[in-house]
Amino acid sequence: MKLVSPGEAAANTNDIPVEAGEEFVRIGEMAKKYGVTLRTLRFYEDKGLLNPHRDGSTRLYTRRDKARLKLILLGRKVGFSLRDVKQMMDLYDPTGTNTKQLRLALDKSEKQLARLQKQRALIDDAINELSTSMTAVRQMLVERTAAPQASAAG
Amino acid sequence: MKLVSPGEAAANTNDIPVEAGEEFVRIGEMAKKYGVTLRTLRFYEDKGLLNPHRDGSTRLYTRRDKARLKLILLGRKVGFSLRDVKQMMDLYDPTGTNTKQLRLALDKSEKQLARLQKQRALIDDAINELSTSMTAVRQMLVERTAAPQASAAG
DNA sequence: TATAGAATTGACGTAAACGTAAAAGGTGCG
DNA sequence: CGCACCTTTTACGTTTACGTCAATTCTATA
Repeated sequence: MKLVSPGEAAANTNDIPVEAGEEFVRIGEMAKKYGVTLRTLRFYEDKGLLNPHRDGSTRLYTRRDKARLKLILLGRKVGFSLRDVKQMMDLYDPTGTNTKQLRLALDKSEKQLARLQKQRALIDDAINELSTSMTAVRQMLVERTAAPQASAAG
Repeated sequence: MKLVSPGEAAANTNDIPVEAGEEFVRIGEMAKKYGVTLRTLRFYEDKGLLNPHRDGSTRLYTRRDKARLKLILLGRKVGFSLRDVKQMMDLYDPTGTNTKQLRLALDKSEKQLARLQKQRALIDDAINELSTSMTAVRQMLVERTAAPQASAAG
């Protein structure tokens, strides 16, 4: 198999033909490239989100896997569970229009958007409450820290 | 022990004196009053956040416990962990100025505020990314759904 | 060939805040 | 008396996305 040697990218001292620029990457490089751990890549595979080729027991990731990983990371970023991401990706059919997939994605996205907006509202609430109580605490602190010698007014 | 009978609040058919309006409430009422479950109250106690009196094995909550619970719920609302809440509450000393407690609370609050602001930024990012990709998906859908008979412009 | 650096599978651990039985004791009421 | 209802303790289960060994194997390189 043709591998991209770590660090450089064109050693190609191996035997298998290059075949239309199909580049295989091992798990270490893949992880570095996308800022995830090896564990994460294996975990995603275990969950059926990735399906790299194998050279013996060694995982080899292609362009396709990279695209899928990008989608996973995007999904994760916008707050989808891996389960959701998988559901959506499982509907992908390279031979069709993927209307069903797109509709599902849109549906899930709308719900997720609503969740995110709720979350933001909650966080805004929290920020306000926290700010308020911080003000109160600061006030108590100045009252208790202020030189108490001239405090008795009666 | 004087109990507030469920539903009503002044039966007082028991023996122990009323003693300055100290009202004891059992776990069920306490839970209803603050919108938490029995499990939650026991859990908080197990974690050292609450310390209700006992009548035999029955928990009896006083005004003090209610105040503590309110603090816990406020802490939870602004995103503190129960561990943090406990740390802060443990510093409470009814005989002192509680300067240390207030300082700790302020310190933790500042950090929590920063976390909340970061979270909000992340959520805003997520909302933006999600909105963007939803637009793209909608676009793909119209392209694929639009009657394809007159699509060839060149 | 020795050693270091990848890679593999397997499997338990983690965090947080409870949920959810299960089995049993106490209480008031008709 | 029996039933409903409240309460108790004990203890395992849940959720999500990995972290962290452990033991082993493979490969490349000096």
